[in-house]
Amino acid sequence: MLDIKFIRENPEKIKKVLEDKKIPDAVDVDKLLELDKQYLELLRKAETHRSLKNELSKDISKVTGEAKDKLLAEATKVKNDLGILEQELDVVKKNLDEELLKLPNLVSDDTPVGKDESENVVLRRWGKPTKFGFEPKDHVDLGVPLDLIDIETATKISGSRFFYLKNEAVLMQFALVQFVLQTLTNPKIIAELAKKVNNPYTNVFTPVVPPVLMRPEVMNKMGRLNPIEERYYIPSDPLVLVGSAEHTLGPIFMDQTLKANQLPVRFIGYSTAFRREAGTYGKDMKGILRVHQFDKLEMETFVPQEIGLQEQDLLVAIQEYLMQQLELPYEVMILCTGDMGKPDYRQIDINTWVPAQNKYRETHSADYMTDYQARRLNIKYEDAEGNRKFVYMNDATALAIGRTLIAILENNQQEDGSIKIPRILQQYLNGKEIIVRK
RNA sequence: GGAGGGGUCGCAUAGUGGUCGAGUGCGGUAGUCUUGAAAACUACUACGCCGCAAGGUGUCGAGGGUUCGAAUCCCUCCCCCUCCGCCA
Repeated sequence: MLDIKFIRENPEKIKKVLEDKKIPDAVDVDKLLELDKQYLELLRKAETHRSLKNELSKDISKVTGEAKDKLLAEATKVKNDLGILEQELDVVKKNLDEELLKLPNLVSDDTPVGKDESENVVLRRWGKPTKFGFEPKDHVDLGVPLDLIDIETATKISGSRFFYLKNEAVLMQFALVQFVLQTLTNPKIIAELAKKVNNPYTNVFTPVVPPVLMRPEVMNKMGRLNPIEERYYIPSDPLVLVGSAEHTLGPIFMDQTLKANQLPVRFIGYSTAFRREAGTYGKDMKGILRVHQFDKLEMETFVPQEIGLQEQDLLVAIQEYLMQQLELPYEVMILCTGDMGKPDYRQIDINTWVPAQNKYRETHSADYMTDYQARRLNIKYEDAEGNRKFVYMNDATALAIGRTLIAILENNQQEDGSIKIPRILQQYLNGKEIIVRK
């Protein structure tokens, strides 16, 4: 949600953003401003009536007899008039809010303007696409013989897009978790990365295991409930399954005002993510790239306005650091206006090299939402001067376990089908260096 | 799931229809005193919205209702506590 005052003063900017994000008809800005005008008019009228009503009530308590009856009659009339006004006001306010919620976030200056994913811009690449002296296999052909992945059984038990993870793959999952948690709680590493991107905050992350079921109305405040077809919904309670730890990390401070010295807040959350993947039939059907349930480590941070962008830079720096430690080739891409999410002010993705597909596939996303989410969630902070402002929120993948495992299996495969375990993870697997067929 | 008790201004509490946006204590901020500090004393100490301002308006878990008037009465929902049941 955007600040209505900003919209009033900058309608042209709003129209341009709608244009750039390729949703020109999502909101009629002129109609929105007209509604806003009506709203303010009705509000003033209603408040005048309320004032009169309050005045009369006070007077009534002071008089008796005929004078009282007269005032009572008058008060009843004012009350009825007010009722009608309030009804009108409610309708206009509801319409106005609906329009406001449809507006996307503004866009950073360095975001490229473009129509769709084809106009995203690669900022840099690290490592080189892995070369093999043989035809590389995909993660299914590698993982099934090694007894790391069992999709067939999962299909029987749970349906398509589910999988069992087994043996070293499980050990690697928890190795990755350990590795990420240790990195993000290491003061030296975070301080170094922060310095690199000019971020003044050296604070480490607070590890969190959040709930994976949540109230739909809270998810809606996060701006993540829709499209609802993408969510698993449990009507009997009623609750939705999260699509990311972000969904329950972001609202932690809902309806709160944080003190200046409480910021920054940095969470590293670990949870399972649930996605219905409605409308993706036939897409990425092989393997575990696109599934209904996967585990993910997610960073969520809250900072003051001035630091918002550097905070995103830090989150990207962390993502890159993790990938470099895992020795996986990747590219960093800034999404163009036509491809970025509605709440995003700037969105940066990391794509990791997937040899069997001979291309980079999305493994990470870093979303800088400015105060767009905080306004809906009503999360504020008090700056040094005591002014209250909405907090600036960042959200970014630390590691999506499933897709990282795909990258590890495929990039580290040997001709005989065995898999080299990344050096950094070996300590968590009793020093094991390679996964071979039993 | 059953029975009972609760949700008030950072915290703890007072407040059962009009003078309550709300008292008190603690905490916090500033000042007086002091070489400095502590103590003591004094003052201040929610936020949203409309308005250039004066001011107005709304908020006592949330939403509805009764009433000229609701923190206070009624209904629905949410949450917390105690006991019982079930359970990793």
